[in-house]
Amino acid sequence: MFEVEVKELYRNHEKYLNQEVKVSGWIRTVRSSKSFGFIELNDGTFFKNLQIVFDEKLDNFKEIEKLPISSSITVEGKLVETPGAKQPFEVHADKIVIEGYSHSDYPLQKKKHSFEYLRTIAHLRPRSNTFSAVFRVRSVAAYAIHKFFQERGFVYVHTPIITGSDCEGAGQMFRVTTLDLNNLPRKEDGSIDFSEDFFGRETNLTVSGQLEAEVYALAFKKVYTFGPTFRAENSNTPRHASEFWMIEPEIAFADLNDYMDLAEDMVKYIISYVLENCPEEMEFFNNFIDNTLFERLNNVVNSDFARITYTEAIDLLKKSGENFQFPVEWGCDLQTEHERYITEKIFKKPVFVNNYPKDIKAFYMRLNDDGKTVAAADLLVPGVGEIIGGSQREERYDVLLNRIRELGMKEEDYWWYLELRKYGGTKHAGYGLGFERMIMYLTGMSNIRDVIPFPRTPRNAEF
RNA sequence: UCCACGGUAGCUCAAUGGUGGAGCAUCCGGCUGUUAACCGGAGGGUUGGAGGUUCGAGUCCUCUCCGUGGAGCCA
Repeated sequence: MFEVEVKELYRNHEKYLNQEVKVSGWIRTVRSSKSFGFIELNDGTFFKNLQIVFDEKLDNFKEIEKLPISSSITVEGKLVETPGAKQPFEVHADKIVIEGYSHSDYPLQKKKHSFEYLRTIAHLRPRSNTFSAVFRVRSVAAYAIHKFFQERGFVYVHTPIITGSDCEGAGQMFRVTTLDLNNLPRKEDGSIDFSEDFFGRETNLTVSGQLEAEVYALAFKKVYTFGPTFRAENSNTPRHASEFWMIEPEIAFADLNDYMDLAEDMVKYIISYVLENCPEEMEFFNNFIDNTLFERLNNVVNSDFARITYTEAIDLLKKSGENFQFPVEWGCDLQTEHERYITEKIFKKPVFVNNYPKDIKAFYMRLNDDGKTVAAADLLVPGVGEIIGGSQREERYDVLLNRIRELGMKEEDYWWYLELRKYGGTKHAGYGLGFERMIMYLTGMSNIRDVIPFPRTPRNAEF
């Protein structure tokens, strides 16, 4: 008797043919007649189900026949082939032990549910086909990312979740405090006295690990972070979450082109790895979620990403003759409609747009020789929009300090960041990849709430 | 935060201002190879909430809550 998992059965079924096997799992459906029936069993190890055939020879036949969906059972029986049937093989049960009963009000039915409804049962949705596929792909993609960087000698750095600096100065942050909100300590001028808070100063949840990653890049040369980040923006869109995961590589002795080369390799690597290691899940997405998925992903893997400057992008948009809601002018940030037009209509593949005007980008981006633009690049992909944002960092102490002062930022908050430029500073570059956006691109899922297990969005932190 | 649309049975959706329905699910029965099984029967409703107009409101009006899509912000 083999105690075996369903994935193993599908991968090596010859080994178990006509053998006694023992499998535990949850019932997806039961179909029964007077004296026999069929169970679709899913044991969580594989996207597909295992068909169990049971008949009245079992002393608990009547009870098995009436088990509600999602009851858990252990089955012992013989694995036999089923030529010509939908499934390649099935188990003829000699014994079925009921591990745990479900209930007739189990909310997941044997039919399509809307994703909106499934979000309200986030504790049960991983048992559905779509979410079973999404979260297995998510896991495999995370592994692919680690594998990609580790194979290239990158050091994985754990940057802090609780931070004392407000990093890029971009985005509302979530405050971290242990102060009694009903009885706040006040200074003489009436403002809150954070010296009495847990850390003796104001602290927040991180919005990016980039500044800390730069610290480690200037010690280890090639590093990456992969962890949760938090934005308290009141963003209500299918592409934003308040808590999301980000990958942020940072490389010393590298410039903007090195960053774009690395990012392009990484995206192709992740796609190839997932296609190879999740064939059943990807097949499902291509059939039921987005039937252009394979075509799109293969196109990305097999093509060179386009690279254009911001200035060229503006020209292309102006020449397009398209009537945009937001007029195109050099100096304006690209709107969603512009980004989509560039990547979906003009190039029909991923596009790096680089060298943006300095006034629409962050303080740490390296000023180009023209004095107007910075060495930044965003990767735009069809369907999702921006999935990567990155830049070469300003390594010149004076230029960086000028930028900080110009923007009215507090110089003293960045003392350690500035010191990196003082002690052996060198050119370096890095980027941030939104992990959930990558998953959306990989699966064709159109809402970020459906690619993160327990989504946090404005007014929603149930579960 | 702004704009648009929506909220009716457990789920997905119907219902001209005039008796709130269907499919699926659930429960009961039938069926010897099903696979979104099939066939027959039954139960199931404060129409998101509050107020208003009307002889009469699921339907019209006001407010509010929630959801979805688009925009802004970004990853």
